[in-house]
This record gives sequence, structure tokens and C-alpha cells, in this order.
Amino acid sequence: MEETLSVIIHGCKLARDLESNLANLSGSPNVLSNSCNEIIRVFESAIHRLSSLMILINSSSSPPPPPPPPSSSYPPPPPPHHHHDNHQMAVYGDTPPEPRTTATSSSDHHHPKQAGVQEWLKSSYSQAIELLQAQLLVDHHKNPLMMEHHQLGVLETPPPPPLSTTGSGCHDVVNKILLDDDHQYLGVKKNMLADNIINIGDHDGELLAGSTSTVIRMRSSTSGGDNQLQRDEGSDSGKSLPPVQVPIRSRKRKDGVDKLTVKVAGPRIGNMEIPPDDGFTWRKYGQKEILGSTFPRCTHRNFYGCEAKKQVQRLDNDPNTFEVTYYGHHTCHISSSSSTSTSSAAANYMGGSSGTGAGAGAGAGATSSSYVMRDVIMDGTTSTSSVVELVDAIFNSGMSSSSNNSMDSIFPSFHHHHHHPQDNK
DNA sequence: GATATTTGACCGGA
DNA sequence: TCCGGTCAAATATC
Repeated sequence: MEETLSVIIHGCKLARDLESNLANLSGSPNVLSNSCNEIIRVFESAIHRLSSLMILINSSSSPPPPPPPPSSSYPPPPPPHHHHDNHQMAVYGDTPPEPRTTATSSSDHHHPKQAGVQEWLKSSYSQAIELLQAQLLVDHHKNPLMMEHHQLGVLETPPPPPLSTTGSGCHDVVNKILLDDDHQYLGVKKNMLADNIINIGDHDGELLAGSTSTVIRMRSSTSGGDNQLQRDEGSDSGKSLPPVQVPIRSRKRKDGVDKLTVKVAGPRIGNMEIPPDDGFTWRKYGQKEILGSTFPRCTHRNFYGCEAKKQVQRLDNDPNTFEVTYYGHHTCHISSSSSTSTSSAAANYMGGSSGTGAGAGAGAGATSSSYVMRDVIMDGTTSTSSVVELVDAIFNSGMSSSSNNSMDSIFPSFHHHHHHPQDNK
């Protein structure tokens, strides 16, 4: 029994560690995912031990032992629910509740704890992301520099090789994340990083990445100006961020909305004219020829009253790469059905998506985007949604292609909440 | 008909 | 004044 309790305690410890490092790991979705998996494994082990113990006790007609003490850090598992139900992670009570069904299954009743924990950790992915994002935002507000330090510290940044969109490089990054972040115990989940994700960084910053030097950067744009902090710890390990908070000046949108820029490799198959689907539903509302750019800049907005926007600019020097800049934050969880998505393995990145890229045919069907990446990073103080979603995107590289990638299946109700963009005006 | 994209025009910031 | 973001009517698709 003591051993079982120690397992439970270990699980609680892991959960607490995860909670305490949530902000720090916001840029390492793979680490988070593995942490969750580890926690699940630990508790599953505890459940199995307890089950065996109970069998022994029952066989000897002894009174059943008291239930294992619940984790003080993590709340009890949520009520039984359908696998695809989108319920909130109760542990992070600040996350807005999502619609959930009241469906219960017999299997859930058989192993409420196991099912609860697993469901909690596995089926609340989007919630976790949102949560993470909120947490990240809070911490980022507290100490932007430290956040960036964390972000950069997690990802080692070797000298960028020639820009490449091959997946192997991204996988290398994942490995680095796990190893460098001292979370080896979590293991390495390969093939998680979207191949399409080439770089995440400040819109005005230089390109940091190649496939093996992908960097997730968190930049602050709390104040205007271009004098933003340009630090790349990964590539220059000799530098260390000072423990003091230095004013960070970065470009801030005139309307005060922060932005997040990522570079996304275009699809390697299918229509290479459009960026991959980022998992959100976007509506293109503008296209502008930009001086000095070969390709026009497309502007997209999100539906559903969400204030998020994004701009998609194909790079002149690398037409297969799209620079996607996200503004604002998502207040929705909408996602396109990705019916036309090239769906790259790349994760669906931020909130919205879509697009059909320039020249794409219009039509309702076009709403599904082909951009592939989900939010990634926000470089602004008020930005809230992106970082997490980037994470989401990264993780979704493996998930998104699966049947449950369809956000529609997760948020079917959104189909009934379409709002014409004009409504938002 | 509903919904989404295209595209020229308008407007504001630098 | 130029550049770029947004608007909104026209157009396309389902």
C-alpha cells in the first residue's frame, strides 16, 4: 500500500510540477503533452495497484480500504463525458467552461478516475492550450523578459541551416526541447512538430529558423517602437538574460493589438499557393499589393465575433514560405473543417485560418483553410491566444491529421453560430 | 439564397 | 504624400 501511495504522491508531484512550470513550458507543447501522459501513466499505475489491492482485500473479506487521497494540486477528474467532449480542465478553474454533453458511458463508470484523468488530460487539449495561453499571458505580463528567456531557453537554437521545410529538422527540435528542458523523463514524442512551422518570431525580427533551428520566440510589444529586444539565446548561448526586467520596446499596432508572426512552409503537395490550415476559420477581407513584395498581402479575419486577424504574406525570396502575422487574440474556438486543407502535418496553429489564399475561389467551401499552423506566438502584451495555440499547432501536427482533428467534431455547435463578418463591424 | 472571396476605393498613420 | 489596412459592393460558389 505504501508503494501505491508513493506512486500517487509521485503523480501528484508531477501534476504540481507541471502546474508550476506551466508558463515556462508554454512554448514546449510536446513537453506539456508528455508531462500529461506521464501523469496519466502514474495514476493509471496507481489505479492498477489499488485495484489489485482491493481484490486482495475483498477476497479476504476485509473492509475496503479508503480511496486513495486525491491530489491536492489537481482536482478530481471531471464527470464522465464523451471522448470528444470539450470540457474544461477543472484544475485550471479560470478557463471558461466549454459546452459539454452529459453523456456517460458504462466504461466511464467502471474506471472513473482513470477515465477522468485521461479524459481530462487528453480530450481537453484545446482547453489546455487556452489555459496555457492564459497562464503564459499572465506570466508574460509579469516578466516578459523571463518569459522570452524561458521560451528561448527551452528551444536550443543552433546556427540556422539553410531554410528547409523538411520534417526531420523539426523533429530534431522537438527532441531538443525535451532534452534541454530537463524533462527527459517525459520522453520524446516524435513527429509532433509541424513540418510547416518554420519560424516563429517577431514580425520585424530576422528569420531565426531553419528546420533544425526553429525557435519559438515570445516577444513583447508592450510599448511602441522598434527597439525591441532581439535576443536569441539559442544561437548565442553565451548571452544570458539579466534577471532584471528591461523595458522591451517593440512594434505595437497602432490599435494596440499585439501581433504574432510565424513563418509557415507552404504545402508540399496540393496547392502550394496557399499556406497550410491553421485550424481556425478565417475570412479573407482584403488583399493588398505591397510595395517591394512580389506577392500581395492577404488580410483575414475570424468569424464568430472573434477579434483575431491575420495577414498572410508570401515571401519573395521563398515563395513556398508564408509569413503569417496574427493580430489580437481569439475569443472563440472555432476551426475550419479543413475540408480543403492540405493539412499538413503541421499543426493547426492559431486561431484562425484560412484562407484560401490569394486567388482562391470563393464560396462557402473555401472557408476551410489551407493554412496549417495554429497559433504560435504573440509578441504583444495583450495578446492572449496565440502562444498556446501555436503549441496546439505544433502538437496538432500529429493530431490534426487524424479524424479528431476536425475542430468541427469538437465544436460542432459552432456550425450554428456563424456570423457574417459584417456583423463584427 | 446564403456564404465567402475579390477588388477598387477610402481612410489613417508615418 | 505614400503606403498599407479596412470597407463594402460585386462576384463566385455551394
